[in-house]
Amino acid sequence: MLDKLAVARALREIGLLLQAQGENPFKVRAYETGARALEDSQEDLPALVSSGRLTELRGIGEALAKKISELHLTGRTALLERLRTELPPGLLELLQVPDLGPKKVAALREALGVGSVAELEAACRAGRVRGVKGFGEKTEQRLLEALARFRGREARLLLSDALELGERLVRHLRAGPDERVDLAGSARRRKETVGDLDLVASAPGPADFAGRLTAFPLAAEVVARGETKTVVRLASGVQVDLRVVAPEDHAAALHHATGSKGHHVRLRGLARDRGYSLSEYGLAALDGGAPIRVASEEELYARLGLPFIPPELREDAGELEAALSGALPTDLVRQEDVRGLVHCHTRWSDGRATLEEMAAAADALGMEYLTITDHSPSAHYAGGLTVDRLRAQWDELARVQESVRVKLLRGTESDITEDGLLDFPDAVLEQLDVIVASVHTRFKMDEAAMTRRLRRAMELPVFKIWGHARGRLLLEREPFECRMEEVLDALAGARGAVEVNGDPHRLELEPRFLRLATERGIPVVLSVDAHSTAAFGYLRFAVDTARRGWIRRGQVLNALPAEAFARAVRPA
DNA sequence: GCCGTTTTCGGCCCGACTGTTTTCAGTCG
Repeated sequence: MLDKLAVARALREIGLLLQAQGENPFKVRAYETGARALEDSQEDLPALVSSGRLTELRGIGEALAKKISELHLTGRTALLERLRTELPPGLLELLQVPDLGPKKVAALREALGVGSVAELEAACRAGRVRGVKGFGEKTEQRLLEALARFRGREARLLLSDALELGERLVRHLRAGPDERVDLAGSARRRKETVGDLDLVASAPGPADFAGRLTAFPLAAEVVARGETKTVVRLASGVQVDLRVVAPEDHAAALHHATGSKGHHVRLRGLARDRGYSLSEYGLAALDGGAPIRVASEEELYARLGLPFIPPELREDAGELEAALSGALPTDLVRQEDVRGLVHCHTRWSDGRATLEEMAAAADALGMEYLTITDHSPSAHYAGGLTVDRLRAQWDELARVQESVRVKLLRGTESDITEDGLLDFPDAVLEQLDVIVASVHTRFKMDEAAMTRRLRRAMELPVFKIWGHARGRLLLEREPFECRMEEVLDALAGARGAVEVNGDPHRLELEPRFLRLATERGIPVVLSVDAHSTAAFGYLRFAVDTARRGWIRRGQVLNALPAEAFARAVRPA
């Protein structure tokens, strides 16, 4: 028995192995598409299988439906088992090496019997690669360099770091007011981590954007330099791609460079259906005729009969279907909608600023309310408050309240204990305005135990806000295991809310799960999880993440005025 | 392997750049 996600994983593996084998790329894509269709489907896999309705999903035909049923019911399928035995296990890793695709991998395997990264490295060092048809000395050298980078694993950036670096690059490249430089790529889509930076530049007159990029202080190596495209690698290993275009092509190029790839593939298919070919230069009629220049991304979508799709939604995760049917949300939450800061720590526990400083900073930002949520007793590692210290904090809070406009709310970030309980007595919890409940310990419980732990906590009457959902730390710690749909069902049943944590290391609940939460009518809180006043700036990342999860203004509790917010989160 | 009021077969997104070619294939985004 495999569940939906496990079946999707198996399909992806088949696709990759077929690709490594040099199979028809469209067939390879079909497996990827099928895996995606399955993941995005709202329905239960057992129901889809038993009623034979798998083929109703777009991208799943007879052959895939058969394999999916087989994988679901028996956990295996002959094709995958055959591929696994026929192909050397190191082959998939070889495909991950930059500059190596299926064709080159196949050629190397054919000519030299290379079936792993280690074997490739040995062959390069021995100078045997240059003798293979289609390979030369330069390629051999490039491969050695690519392998060295591959060993150190590619450098990835947190979204916050990517935006900072991207904004710096924009400032560096733009030399005058009539020049236009935009950050595109996954940073513009606000993905939680970013592998490389994409920029688009244009100017009405002559401007040496490429020269400026190669002269960027952090640039270490020029990877490619052509007429319109320049690629450099920074000392940190991060790659920067720059496209330089004519001003009239800027909008189309920006759209192209923003991606995602999946969104573009679907959009170009749609354009084709409408009699156009879509490229980075805009639209062109399929039956010849001059290219149609678009002045903005809005115009590009409009010419295809679609409303504007914001970059955060361009993931081929149903946004095109929604756009076609008029179901695309038009009131995605924006930063200016947020009226209160939720989830803030002070020096009472592990914050670096005093309660007074936090209050003053929130005031200065024009916030209507601020919830002070220091850690609870069992969070020894973070200076969690005892009941006595919590009560003492309320006194200080009352005193500080006299000197600030922002409404201060009493709260806690309570640990969810191993048993699925909160660690203040109910009598104390009931006197609080806001309770954020989070897992901080025992991340390695198995999926069933963790699911029970969370469900039990959510069934407590005082449970209101689920903090930094699965406790991941981006690029550092994987999220813990739990059955998310079951947990969200429990949260919905308890009329609780979920946090979108804006700490750049967290950015949870993840977008795909936010959409599951929305289906269940679960409201969200956009939080900063601030341990300093500077961290109030994390709000933008919470907003970005929420938008990626299609969260609308009306679902956000801290977009409500203070009184309505307090009513909505009060422990009952 | 999927898909179809233009098709049940022949398509499937499009272009830049590089290296090894002597007109283009492979890879990438």
